[in-house]
This record gives sequence, C-alpha cells and structure tokens, in this order.
Amino acid sequence: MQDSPIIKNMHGHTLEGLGLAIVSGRYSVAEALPPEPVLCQQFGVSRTVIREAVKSLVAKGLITTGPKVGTRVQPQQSWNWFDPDVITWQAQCGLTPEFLRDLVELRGVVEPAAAKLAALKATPQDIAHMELAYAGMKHAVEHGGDYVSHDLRFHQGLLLASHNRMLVQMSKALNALLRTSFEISTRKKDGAKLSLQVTRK
Amino acid sequence: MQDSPIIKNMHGHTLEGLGLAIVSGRYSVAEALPPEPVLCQQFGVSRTVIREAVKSLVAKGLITTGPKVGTRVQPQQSWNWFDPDVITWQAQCGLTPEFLRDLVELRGVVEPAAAKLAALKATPQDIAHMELAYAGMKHAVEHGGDYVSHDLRFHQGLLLASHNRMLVQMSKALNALLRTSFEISTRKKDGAKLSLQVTRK
DNA sequence: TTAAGTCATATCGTATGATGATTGCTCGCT
DNA sequence: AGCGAGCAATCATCATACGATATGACTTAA
Repeated sequence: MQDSPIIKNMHGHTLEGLGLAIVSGRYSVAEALPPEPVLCQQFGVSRTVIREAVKSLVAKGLITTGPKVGTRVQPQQSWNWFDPDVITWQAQCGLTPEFLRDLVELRGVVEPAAAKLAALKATPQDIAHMELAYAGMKHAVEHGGDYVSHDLRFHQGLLLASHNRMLVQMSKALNALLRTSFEISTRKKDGAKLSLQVTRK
Repeated sequence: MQDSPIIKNMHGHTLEGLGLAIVSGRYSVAEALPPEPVLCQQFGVSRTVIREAVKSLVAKGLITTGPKVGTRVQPQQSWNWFDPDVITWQAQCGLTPEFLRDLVELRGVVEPAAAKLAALKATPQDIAHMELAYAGMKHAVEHGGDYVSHDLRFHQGLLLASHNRMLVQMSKALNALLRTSFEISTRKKDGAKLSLQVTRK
C-alpha cells in the first residue's frame, strides 16, 4: 500500500487515487465526489473496490458518506493527520507552507520532550540503535552515501526509545513525511553537514 | 459512528464490534481472526459489510489482510493511536496503566508547548473561548455543575489556539479519550478543585 | 533420510445484479 | 406563503460467482 510505483491490488490503487485527489484539493470542502458508478468508470474497477476504498477514506476522516448526500470532503480539521497514508499524500501533492510550519513546530515540540523521556527509559538496544544511526550519518557526511536514511533512523530511534506509543506513532508519521519531502525536493547535499551539527547539540 | 448506544448502520456496528474485540486483546498479536464467512455468521451480516469493516480497520492500522493468510492483528506499534475510534475503543475496554502513562506523558509534552504557540498566535476569539471555558470551570467548582465539559473545552481551546493542525488533531484525540475515561471511572467530585489550581498555574 | 519441486486447498480479492433505506427536493394543497 | 406528501437520487446491504494467491502437504529424486 505504500509502494509508490506499482500497487498490487486494485483497492490500494484506487485508494491512492482518491486520496491524492482529495488531499490535493481537487474537490473543495463539503463538495460531493462523483457518485459511485462514475467513480467505477473513472478508475475502471467494480463498485466493490470503490466502496472499500471510500470506506478506508472515511476511516481516515477525509470524507463522509450518506444516502442522497453522496460522499463529501470533510474539513481538514477532521482529517487524521497522523495517518501515514494521509501524510504521504499531503507530501506528494504539494507541501504548503502552512503544513511545513505545522510540521516544524511539531517536531520542535516533540523531539526535545522525547529526548528527555528517552534519557530515562532507553534500553541498551535503543542506544545502540541510535549510535549506529549516528555513525552512519557521520560516515555519510565524510565519505558520501545515503545520509537521509541514517538521519531518519536516528530520529526514529530517538522517539522509539521514549517507549511511548503516541510518540512512536508520531515518529512514523514524521518519517513518512520527511522521507517523501526529501525525495521530492532534491535538496543540496551540503545541507547535511549543517544538520549533523545541530542534531548533535 | 461515535454514538455509543445505538448505531444506525450495520457497518458501524460491525466496525465497533471488531474494533473492540481487537483492542481488548481478544485476538493476540499476529493471530488470525476468524475467516470472513464465520464473521458473517457471528455478526449476522453479509460479507460486504464484514469486508468494509475490515477495510476500515486496515485503514486504522489495526490489522492486515491477505489471501490465505487471513486477517491478522498487527502489533500495537502499527496502530493509529490518534484515531478517535481507536482511542475510544481503548478507553472503553480497559485503560491499562501503560496507556494512561503514555497519555499523561503526551499531555505533559504537548500542552506546555501548545501554550507557548498559543501565546503567539491566539486570536481574540480563541482567548474569549478559553476564558469562557475557564469561567465555566470556576462556576462548576463553586456552584456545582458539569465541570468536565468545561475542563475539556478549556484544554481543547488551548490546542486550537495553537493553530497547528497536528496539535488540533491531538486535542480531538485527547478529548475523546478523557471524556470516555471520565465517563467510565466516575471520579470523585472533589478532585475538580485540585485540578483547577493545577490548570491555572 | 533429506531436500526440492509441484500441487491442492483455504482464504481473500474482485465483479455483478438486485433490493432496501434514507434523505433532499419538488410539487401541489391549504 | 407555509407546509406536507410524494418522488427520485444515492448510498447500504445482500447474495452469488469466479479469480488470485500464499500456505502447507505431498511427491519424487538424490
């Protein structure tokens, strides 16, 4: 479901198509999507698939359904912003400045607090994991290599070490988001060294 | 979907039944739920409804499905802990100490940070909203009344004033959780005055 | 005896057609 | 003009059928 290029099953494909369309703002809030038969034609799938994809989107808070009223887009306040799919879609179809601001704020709030908790509760495995990731970052900076993956692993390791379910969930969401945004905005490589120093502080 | 006693549609009913069963730990992790036909019998609904409910649970990260492997419960790390439904189910079927600890930690992390953001970005409406809620709390303590609602509104107003989508989402999740936990553990009334002082600080 | 390859089967995935239920809208009546 | 009844659109549910796939067992050869 999160393999970008090829999606095995029809359901995943339809879900991504609809999700992207909604998140990208193709349908304005409170506007009704096309009725089921039309969507069937658009995606070339049966009503079963459409309905299950719609139900998934309802579960993520993006839309509501009802007889006669159709399927309507809900205001963004109702969206499950910590859902990995929602975040991935948002990242793919344009990161608005407001969204990035929200993200940076959230990270600034969560990570220091997670560090405090991690300092109390981290297991040796957690620490080893983070040290490994940090070494990977350092190596990538000095000798080249995949910096981003190690960076993400480091941050995720930090939140995992907090042993707090909510924070772990956030780490996954942030991970999905950062990974996608890095993939899209092919950032300049020399930004990495700077980030490493900040992270070390 | 979140009306506790009576649920209009079959889908909501089935979803809640399955969700509660999973969250309550009736099926251990990585264990397969009964196959679809059996679930159809258990809930007395058609396969369509079962499948749509299952898809909703997949969307919330509680389970995965696959041909021949059946539908398996995912580890709690994969659950969407900020989903209102998931939180409600967790609150309904026993609040484990770990869960409460996670919650308190999260609240302790988020609310001070949200207060900082709110101090910068709160609109007059936000402030009026919070002051109203605070007055309601005070009144409820001194003259009796519904303290909890005002308390929840105050905390939600705080997070809303941060104007951060992620924090707003958290406020909704925390709200659902606290409300349910209050409903369940009919706490003693005199705890309210104490909480008011702490909140005011 | 063991290991690899093949096959059967259980289970989910998808498609299709039909019927019921609910809601928004319109039209006629007062 | 206000209001109630009926109509129609759309989702909700059901039943059935067939395809796709992964697991585990069975067979066969070294």
